[in-house]
Amino acid sequence: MFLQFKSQVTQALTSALEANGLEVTYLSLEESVHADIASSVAFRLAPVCKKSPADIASMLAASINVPENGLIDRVETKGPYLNFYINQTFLDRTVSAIRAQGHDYASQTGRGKVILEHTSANPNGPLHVGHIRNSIIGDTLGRILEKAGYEVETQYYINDMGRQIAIVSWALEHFDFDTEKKSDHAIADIYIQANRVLNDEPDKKAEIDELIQRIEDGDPDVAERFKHAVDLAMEGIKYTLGRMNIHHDSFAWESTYVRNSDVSTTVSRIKDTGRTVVDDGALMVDLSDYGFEKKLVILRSDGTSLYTTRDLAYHLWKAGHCDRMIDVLGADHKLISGQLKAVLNALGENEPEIVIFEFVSLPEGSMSTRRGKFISTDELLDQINTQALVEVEKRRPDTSDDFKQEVANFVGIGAIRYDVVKVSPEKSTVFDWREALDFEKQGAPFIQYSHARACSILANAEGSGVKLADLEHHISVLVEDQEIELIKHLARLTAVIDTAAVDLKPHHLATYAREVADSFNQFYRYVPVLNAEVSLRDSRLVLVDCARNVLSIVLDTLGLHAPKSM
RNA sequence: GGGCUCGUGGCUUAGCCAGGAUAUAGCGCCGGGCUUCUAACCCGGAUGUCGGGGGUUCGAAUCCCUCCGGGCCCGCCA
Repeated sequence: MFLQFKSQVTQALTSALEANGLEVTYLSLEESVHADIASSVAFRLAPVCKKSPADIASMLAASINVPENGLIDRVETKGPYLNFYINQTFLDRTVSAIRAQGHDYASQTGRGKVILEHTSANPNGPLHVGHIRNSIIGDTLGRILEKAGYEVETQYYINDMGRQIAIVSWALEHFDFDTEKKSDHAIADIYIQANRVLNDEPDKKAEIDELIQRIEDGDPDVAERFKHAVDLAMEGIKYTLGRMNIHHDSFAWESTYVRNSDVSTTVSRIKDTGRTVVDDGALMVDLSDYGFEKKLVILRSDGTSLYTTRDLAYHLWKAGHCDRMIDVLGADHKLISGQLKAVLNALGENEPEIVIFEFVSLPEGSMSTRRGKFISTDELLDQINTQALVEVEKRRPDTSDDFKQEVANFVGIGAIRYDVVKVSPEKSTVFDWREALDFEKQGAPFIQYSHARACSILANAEGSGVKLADLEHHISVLVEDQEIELIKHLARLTAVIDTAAVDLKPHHLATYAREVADSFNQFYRYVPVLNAEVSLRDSRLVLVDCARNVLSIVLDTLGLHAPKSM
């Protein structure tokens, strides 16, 4: 509803400008504490009109026609500013729309197909706390895009043939694999050992090189061994992702593109652009006209392909299967993804949109699976669950053990997901246990609690015989500030989903979720529902149901559980 | 050395792309509120050279230049 309001304001203001023979490229509309929408366009017109901004604002305000049956209540001037305010129709339609559309409120359709790649961690160990930033941003983006009307396919690109996997495969034959442990953790153990040995005895590296050569040549025995290694790691990784409510629609295996000759086709196509040169036996692409000083190697001097080469083949495949390609990648991929886009562009293909997130490091330095320096996601999830249980015990001592465990589970996962997604991706962070396990801050539990409170009111009402579906609502009786503020917040959902989907910024939704919860809690504190006189009570119950619905949509879109009770 | 990126109260953080009215919120700190729908809540207060310096502009946290500090990257790893 907010978007409709905004477009009506745009129209009204544009006509007023025309009426005065004025033209402007940008209306300077902004949300503001002073108005529902404010415009500072008068400043920009001052030089042209040779009048003061305040005079221009008054002049425009005088010629603004507030349309009948619209959403604008009035326009006021405050010095040079033009302040637009919403009317009761806006509030009424917002509530009616939410009520009528239920969980589909703010859902759009028909915007095309998206292939969204995220996580794609190398299968050489468990996910660590750096990887989950990728997973959580990616999963949340997927949910936002779906809500915004895209058909979304999330993909995990499995690196099943690089040097790292050769080392894991080699390690499986030289060290004891601990079958008691979760498989991805056991893989990390031997991977770390192998790296240590390879570091101490460099001559063993020849064995790894041989494996890489054989996998590239399509040796079925080596392929089988690699697959076994990858499966062990992936089994554990998928389980961990599942714990966080994250699931991929499909898994793309890197080796596929070598075996089906997409890689060699890709190399030929790149050669055809005339950009390739051979240097020391290696095939390189010149991208200097795209601003990349150094050439990009796409074939080693022994003729084998590199990660980049296979990634190019993968992206060429994706380009032919969707309308939007989106990759969520760590900051270390900034350069390489730029080069990848340049090559695709040179081939005349669509380029992916890249969402880059900065690193999560430990207080003692950056994380590394190879060196065994990382905190695993499983460990974090276990710790958060334990801590969450303590919190539930403290707050709901009289409930059953099952209830406590269930609450601890969704509160813990919610806290992690929300903590990660609320921060804009370009901020590098340092992992801190105390911070991660802190339940005092206003995060996911705050939003989930608001939802539970709304559910509780509705349940009590239904318990005393009220039929929610039959209630009549009269917007004119909702006159408290908290009621109006709440409705205005609810009205913004569509706009928030839309900008988050366009800009690929999931943290906007996180901020919005907090604001809605905040707004509902204030309403809850100051506006009695069940004890109000009947017609007032009914209208408020409808509003509570709308708030519950929006909170549940928002929680769902953030991948968080929306509890009826906690 | 070069490139990219971040720097906002004690800590964490929004706003920056598309410059405007008292700079967003949380934690922590001080004080207040449970005989009313779940207090994982609500209300009030203190705390800010928006990293430093220049510039553009009627107006800069936001744009430009420069310096400082953190992170990431810089051809046959992924």
